[in-house]
Amino acid sequence: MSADLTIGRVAEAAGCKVQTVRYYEQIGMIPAPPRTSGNQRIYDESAVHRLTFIRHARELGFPLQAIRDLISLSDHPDQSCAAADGIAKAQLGEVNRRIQSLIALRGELEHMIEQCKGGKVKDCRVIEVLSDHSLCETDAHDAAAPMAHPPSAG
Amino acid sequence: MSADLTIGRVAEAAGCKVQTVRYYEQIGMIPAPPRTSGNQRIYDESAVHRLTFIRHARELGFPLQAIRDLISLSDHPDQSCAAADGIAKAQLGEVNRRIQSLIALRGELEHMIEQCKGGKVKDCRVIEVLSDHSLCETDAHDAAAPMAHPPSAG
DNA sequence: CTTGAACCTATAGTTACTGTAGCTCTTATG
DNA sequence: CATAAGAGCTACAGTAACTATAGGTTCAAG
Ligand SMILES: [Zn+2]
Ligand SMILES: [Zn+2]
Ligand SMILES: [Zn+2]
Ligand SMILES: [Zn+2]
Repeated sequence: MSADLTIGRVAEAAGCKVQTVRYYEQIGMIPAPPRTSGNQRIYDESAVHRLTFIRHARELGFPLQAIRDLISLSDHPDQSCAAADGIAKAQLGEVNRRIQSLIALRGELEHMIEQCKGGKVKDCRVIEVLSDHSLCETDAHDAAAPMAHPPSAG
Repeated sequence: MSADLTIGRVAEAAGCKVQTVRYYEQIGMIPAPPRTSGNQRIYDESAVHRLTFIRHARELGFPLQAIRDLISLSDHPDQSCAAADGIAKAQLGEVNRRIQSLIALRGELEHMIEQCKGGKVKDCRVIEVLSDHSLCETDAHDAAAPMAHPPSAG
């Protein structure tokens, strides 16, 4: 066990790009691994574990800073988990806000598309609604949640 | 009508930052307005209209490139609106995908928080679930929609 | 006429990566 | 053992859509 892995292997195992692994090393999200005589990185299973944790949290929408906090928490397993739970709860709040916002936006888009009869641009509801705020059904888009850049599934 | 407006006024009217207005001019989303003898930009109502259109579309999640396309469409009002409708429909699809994805993520977060009894970090479900992919209820986060950077409400 | 807010340009920083150029290393095949 | 493909290396630039800062100028109120 704990077989040697190339960067390509860990990236594949963790479901991200090779550059992303190097990037995470560069910004200190993962430790710098040992190298071969030819200067190539060698990883073991623990790197896959750490990367999986990071990617997983990113996919859940956690910003890297929150993940950093979670990692530092998990380095002290006998502490109270209140902080970890707090981070998760904050994230849940954020996700709920985004869902609310997107549902309102969907309503606007559906309404806009539904009312368009496929005529000329000058009569197109899509453009009309986008031009005129007063035609909106809701104001939900004004409360669009500021969020970190979401990840693309590698 | 068509009173002279400073950049601060149009930014306020459009609900964005002054720098954002200048940025939009720089990248060609809005035309460069005339200037005063002291080199300050002077706008009229049409600038507010254009900016409102852009901000509105951004708040709906349209990327700037799609908005550029919509603007160029609206410059030719006698064309068919099929292209505009297509952009809106694509955007609706994207919004639906994001909602699906976020609802799945919310499920994971809620489950994770619910199962945590507030003990020590080593038993914390939050960290455990993030570490172990097999504990996930769904795989929805693997299909996280790639999307443009969402705007923050100015 | 003075002050302070608002404006100007230019540039750097943000987030979380992704892509490219121009190398070197490893590994498989002949 | 030679060679060539593929993977790895560093370093840097680019992406999206802004946001912030520095250092200077202009405008409007008092
Ligand atoms: Zn239409
Ligand atoms: Zn609106
Ligand atoms: Zn816990
Ligand atoms: Zn999972």
